[in-house]
This record gives sequence, structure tokens and C-alpha cells, in this order.
Amino acid sequence: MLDIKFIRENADAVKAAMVNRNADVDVDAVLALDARRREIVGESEVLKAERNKISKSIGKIIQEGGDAEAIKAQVREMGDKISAFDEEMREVEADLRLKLLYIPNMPSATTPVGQTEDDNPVIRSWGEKKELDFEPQMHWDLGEKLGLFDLERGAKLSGSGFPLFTGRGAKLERALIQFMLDLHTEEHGYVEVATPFMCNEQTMTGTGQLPKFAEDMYTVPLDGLYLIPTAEVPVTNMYANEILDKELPILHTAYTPCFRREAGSAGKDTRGLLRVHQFDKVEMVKFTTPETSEEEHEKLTLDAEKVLQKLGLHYRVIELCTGDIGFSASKCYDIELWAPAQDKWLEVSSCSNFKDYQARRAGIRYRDENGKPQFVHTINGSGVALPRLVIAIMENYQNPDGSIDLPAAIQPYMGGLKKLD
RNA sequence: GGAGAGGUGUCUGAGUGGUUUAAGGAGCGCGCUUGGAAAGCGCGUGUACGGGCAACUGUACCGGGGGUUCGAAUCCCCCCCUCUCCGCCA
Repeated sequence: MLDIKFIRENADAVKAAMVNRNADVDVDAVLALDARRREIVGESEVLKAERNKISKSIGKIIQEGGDAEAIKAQVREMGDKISAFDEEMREVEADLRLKLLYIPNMPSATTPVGQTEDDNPVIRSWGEKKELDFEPQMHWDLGEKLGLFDLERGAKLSGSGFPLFTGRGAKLERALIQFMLDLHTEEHGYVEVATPFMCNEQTMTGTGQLPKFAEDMYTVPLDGLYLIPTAEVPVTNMYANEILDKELPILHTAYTPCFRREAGSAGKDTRGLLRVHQFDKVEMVKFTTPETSEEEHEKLTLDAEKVLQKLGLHYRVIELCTGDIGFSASKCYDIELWAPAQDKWLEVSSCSNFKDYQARRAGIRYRDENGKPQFVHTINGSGVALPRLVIAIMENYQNPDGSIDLPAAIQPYMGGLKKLD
């Protein structure tokens, strides 16, 4: 969330930013609650100081055998006033906190201003569109024919959007996960973690999924848990409510399945593996100082790109504009793979700098050179998401006979297998 | 799931209603002492919010949340976590 002091001192800038985001936020209501809160704090703390003083004198009077009933009655009256303040304070603070939790992050000064995804500039690209001299097949046709997955049986188990991988398709999932984890831990300096796949409400609030996006998640009501939509949630919140004494930056990578209800996307990209409710992903998360977060964000994006380069896949990097950027992010690059049969770009990674937005929600701090606690900056990105990566491999490396060549980098992880046929 | 024991500051560890302004010890920082160090001695050493240009000052915080009371680390209620034993179990 945003610092209430920042909002207080930069109200116009915050309002302008919310307009650029197409976000409906009542900044003035927040400022009014903040003003009332400070009023109450001032008045009730004076009363509390007075009460503390008199209570102490009552203790003394009683010890000396005196009668304190008159003073007690007087303090009781003060106590009633304090209780009234406390009660209003609870309401005002709860209201203020909730409103703050619904305010998205400030876009970075370098984030391009724009309305929709059509306004997202392309930053760079790597490789070239593969020229196929035959009519390419769709991945869902290739996959069923080669026995890589069985979407019908997956749907039988859980409904559409829950893919069942089979045989070498299942092995390819495992191989890609291992390949990416090895790359990030051995060459990019990340420390691997394996996390819970369900998290509680506080954790979901820390990274910004709650309270606003509750309907996007699967829940376990009996235990008050949510299935994670991304490893960002458990990995970022590892250090929630801590003052870190480790050297920054801290780099973590994790494989997890991700669970998304895709409530707002019904009927969109429904075929094959394009948009599913459960998918595998390798995630990268960084905790940095404010001074290095921009540089670390660029490096993390390159770490994700490296995966695609090693697999020889044509991709482009776009930067999300203010109207399209995620709720908690300040700056964000999307990486998109070219899929020749789909004849379109597929998003496989979203690399975001959250600045101190998540750190403030989750309470993740470090000590600066003066030893004062400061909020860290958090950065994360997919490195990368599996289903669309698999689609791109299948569509780009397919042969006229319907077989699929495996990229050299993944062959060692497939027991030396060179081709799916 | 059942029974019991616990959760206090950076750590250790006291504290069952009122100089606790959380003792004592350790650690850390600064200073004194010393040729230098150790030991010793002195001082300091949390977080958040409010007020103040600042020095500073007020309030809250002893796992979390409520309550009782003039006053709560301490008493009551609910919840969370850790440990031990039993049960079940990959």
C-alpha cells in the first residue's frame, strides 16, 4: 500500500496517477479519515497521559492507607471518554486501512502513460519469426496425437482448464521446471525455495491479492486458506513482518503450481493450454534496497529472457503502460513468445518492480546505513510459466509429419531424447 | 483428534494487580583506564504512531485479538504458534 504520509503530501500526484491507471479511487475520503485519525490520536493521548499520572497517584494513596474513591470516580469518567475515542479510533483505522488496501501502486515515472494494452511499447525482441514451409498444426492437435496430454480426462477429473499431462508430456513439464531452476540457481545466483501451495489471508494481503481480488482465487474455507495464484505470494511473504539482517539483495527462485479461477476471462483463449486454471511456473523474487531496485529489475528480466534464448525461442519484451499495469506494480515488463500456429504473441512472463508497495503491506524491512528500518523493494517475474512455453516449443519446433524436435538445452533433461514423435 | 507444558527486548532470563520507567546477565556501540589489548568502570542500546524546525516529548506494544479495573506482562474469554506424550498416518 501507499504511505499515508506520501498521500497526504502528494495528494494531487496520487490523484493524477489513479486517473492514468483508470482506477476509481477516492483520495479525498482517505485524507478525511487520516485527518480525523490524527485528531483522535491527539485528543485521546492527552487524556491517557493524564490518566496514567493520576492512576499512579492512586496507587500511592492506597499504599499509604488513604481514601481514593473520589479520585477513582474522576478517573473512571476520563476512562469513559478514552473508551469512546478508542472505539471511534478502531472504526476510523479499520476504514482507513481498508481504503488504503484498495489503492493500487503509483506507476513509476518511467512507466509509459496509456489507456490499454495497445499502448504498451515494444522494448526489444530476440530471434526471428520461424518460417514454416507447411501449414503448422495447433498445439492441441499435436499434443493429443503425440500423447503429451489428455485434456478430456483432465476435465473429467476437475473440469475444463485442469490439464492432465501424460507420458513424455508429463516428463517435459518436469524437465523444463528442472532446467529453469538449474539455470537460475547455478548461473543467476538465486537460492531455491519450495513453499506451501496454500496461504492464509494475511499472506494473500501482503502481496496484494486480497482484499480486492478474492474472486480470482480458489479457497479452502474450512481452514481459511487460499490456493496460491503464483509463487510470488509465499516467497515474498517469507520475510513478512521482519527486519532483515541479511545482506541485500536477496534472490529466491521457486517452482510451484499456480491456481487461478480466471473469473473475468470466461470464454477467452479457452482451447488447449492457452489459459488454464492450474499451471506450473518457476518464479524469481528479489528483495533489494531502493537504490538498486531498478537495476535489479532489469537484471531479473534478462534472467527470464535467458531461459527463452537457451531454448531458441523468438520473443519480444513489452512495457506495460499505466492503464494496463498490475495493481501492485510500479513498473512492469511482459515477455511474449511467438507462436506460429496461433499466429500471435503469448505472454509467458511478467517482470515487475513493486518498489516498497508490497513491503509496506507485508512489513518487510531492512536497516539502512544509519541502522534505521526502511522498507525493502520487492521485484518478481516468471522465469517462466510453463503451459505457453510448451505451446511455443510445440508450435515452433514442429515438423511436417507432426513430430516435434526438442531444443538442445532441454535434451539432457529428457534423457537425451531429441524428438517427440 | 486427545492430554499437558510453554510463547517476555538482539539473546538469555526474572517478574501472578501499583517506583516495572520490564530486574539481573550476555551481546553490541561510545567513552574512561592502558604502551597496546584483556579485565574493570561509566554511559548508551527496540518498533510504530502523534506533536515539534530541532533538542525533545506523549501514547501504544511482553504471541494475536477482545474484556475486567482508577491501574494489566500479571486476572478472564477467544484465537495462533512451539514442545512433550497418546492416537492416526505418507
